[in-house]
Amino acid sequence: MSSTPTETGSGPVARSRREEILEVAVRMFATRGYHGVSMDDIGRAVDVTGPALYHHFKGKEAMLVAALRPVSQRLLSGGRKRVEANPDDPRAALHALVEFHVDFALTNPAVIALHVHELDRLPDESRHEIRKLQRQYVEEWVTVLVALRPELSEKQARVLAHAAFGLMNSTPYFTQRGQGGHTDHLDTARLLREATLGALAGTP
Amino acid sequence: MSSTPTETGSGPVARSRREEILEVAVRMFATRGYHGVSMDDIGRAVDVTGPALYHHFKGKEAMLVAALRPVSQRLLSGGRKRVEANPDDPRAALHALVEFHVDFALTNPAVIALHVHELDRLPDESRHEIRKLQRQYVEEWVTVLVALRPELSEKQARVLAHAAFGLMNSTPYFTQRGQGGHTDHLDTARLLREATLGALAGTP
DNA sequence: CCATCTGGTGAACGACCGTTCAGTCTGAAA
DNA sequence: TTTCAGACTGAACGGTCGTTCACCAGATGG
Repeated sequence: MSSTPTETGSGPVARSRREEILEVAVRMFATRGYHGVSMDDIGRAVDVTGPALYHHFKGKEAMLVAALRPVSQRLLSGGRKRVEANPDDPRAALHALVEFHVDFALTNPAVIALHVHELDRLPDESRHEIRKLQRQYVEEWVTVLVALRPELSEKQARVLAHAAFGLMNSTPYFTQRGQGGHTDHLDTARLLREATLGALAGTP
Repeated sequence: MSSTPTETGSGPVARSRREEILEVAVRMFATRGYHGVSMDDIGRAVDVTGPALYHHFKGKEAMLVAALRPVSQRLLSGGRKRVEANPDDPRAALHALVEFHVDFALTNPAVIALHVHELDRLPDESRHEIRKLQRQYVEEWVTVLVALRPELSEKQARVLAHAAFGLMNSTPYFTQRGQGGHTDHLDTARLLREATLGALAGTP
């Protein structure tokens, strides 16, 4: 065994080359779909032949896993942090969750699109692992929602949480074409926050 | 030329066999992705070999087009009808639009998932055509939104429309596994309608 | 100076997939 | 009864793709 990378290669520090390749691959996966991009395509985009990528990743699927897992982990840990920072105040917790998620979705539309579109293309094991992280993240939202609106059942709260994700994750649909300026970003973020909070508020 | 089907084969009446195949194909495309399903797979699911499908469709892409175009057309015509039925009352128009779209998304989660996930896998021509239908549908919502909330710019209204679609189109995420009963359907529909209206209402 | 590791090349392999084609069966019209 | 069109089969073709392999250049360090 010489330079074959391990699958769980997320070491403590970012190896520049690997991260660079992954970033390009994510963008290509997001715009053309996982199956719509070949290893040669990715290689060409980073000025390298296709097989050279096997020095950095175990295979194509491993690239997708390496792109998706950190996202779910960051969402879960970020969500947990904000919920725990607001005990006994579900309203403040919800506001913090919404601000966090909207910000994330607006600054990483490509990764969000990947997460929404291509998760099912993973083999069972990796998919279940990421799905588990997602489920835990959903439960953070559900906890806050039922605390804020006791009339909701857990199932109803789960539907609302998914609906809120769908709303906030709509960023790829108007971010892909025509990049707005900095004020646009802030304005859109405010718009999405208010819409999400309005969606979760219940009828007045 | 013997039995080769024309591409625009949506005649006035549903030819039973073609529609049956299309329904199965849509379900498979939705769950495993367009590229994740082979012609042999589809054939096997309808007790036929792969090549037999070419008697009903010009090719694999034609199947996807045949599945997606009617959806966009139904959404657009349904949306137009409801907007025109409520002139000078944008609030009633919006309520009608929301009820219409939620109902559609809740009864056709597979087609919604296809529409959201696999549109980019189409060749340019068909994709542009369907995108155009989508854009016109969005404009119906934008018109109603700016009439209802004059403080919104068209761009902001468009963001909100996409956000609302993301919310209402979240149905595939909790409909796929575990189908609820009839009351569940009604309850979820009410929940989604209220959430969407809350998202679009603006801050009180 | 040599050993080693890293990251790279180009050719090749095996599998799969969309599609075509020649031929078969069936059932209804003539 | 013959004809014929539609539905279908099985074999085959051509292309693409993920992956492997043998080999190589350059930097690194004892």
